[in-house]
Amino acid sequence: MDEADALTVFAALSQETRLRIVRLLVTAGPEGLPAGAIGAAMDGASSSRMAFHLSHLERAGLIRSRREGRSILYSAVYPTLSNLISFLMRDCCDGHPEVCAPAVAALSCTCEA
Amino acid sequence: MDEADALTVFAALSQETRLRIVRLLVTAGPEGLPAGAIGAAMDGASSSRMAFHLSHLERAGLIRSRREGRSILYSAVYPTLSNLISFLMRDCCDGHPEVCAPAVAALSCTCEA
DNA sequence: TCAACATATCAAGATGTATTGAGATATAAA
DNA sequence: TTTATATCTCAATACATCTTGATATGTTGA
Repeated sequence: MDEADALTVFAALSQETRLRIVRLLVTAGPEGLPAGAIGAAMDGASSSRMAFHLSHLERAGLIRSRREGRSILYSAVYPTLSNLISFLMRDCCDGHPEVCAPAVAALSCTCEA
Repeated sequence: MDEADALTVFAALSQETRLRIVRLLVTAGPEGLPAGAIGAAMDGASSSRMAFHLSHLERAGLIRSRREGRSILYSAVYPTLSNLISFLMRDCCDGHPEVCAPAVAALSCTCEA
């Protein structure tokens, strides 16, 4: 992930509805959820609004879609999230390991759970 | 860091100049850099443009400022970056550890360097 | 105190982004 | 094949953000 990719992903995640969609899909697992279910979870957002945000997220590589019957299922693309984390940590840890080390240590707890 | 904080930080990082400022300040270390030097590194951005982006980043908690002589020095607030990473990893790892684990493993390399 | 330097503030215009509502497309069931 | 379901596309509007240029604030040295 380079700076341009990161910008795209940050922009995608900097909108409330989109951030909530991503978090929902991450916990929903690889199966994903149909667009309608996602919209229902977003305070019943309109279909055009959902399409706008879902396609935004898909362009950013954070989610992907597949048709199944008459539904379209969206699922999280985990590597994009982890690549974003890598990108941030590259700055943080390569730049000044001694400043960042405590934070990284704190993270291990979160991740081994 | 909750969802609202994360949104603010994502928004701050989703702009090219601001992302570059943050990356510059992260590698610049705790001392920080004067606004003028940062502006010079941003293709000679105008003072008003710099002030706009610097105050945006400061509001988001990614950088802080202190006056020193007639300069104002800006420096990275590392915990905000690591909290953002935690926030992302909480989704990723708490949600589906088995999917996220390989990515997390790859990260350790980056961080132990 | 006056001149210079460094940075911040303000208002205006340009650009980009989000929401809405109407309609189009694709799939499935009757 | 007609109808209902699920979702997408498009155009218009509203809203937010970025940049520019002019000006103000605060600091140092002459």
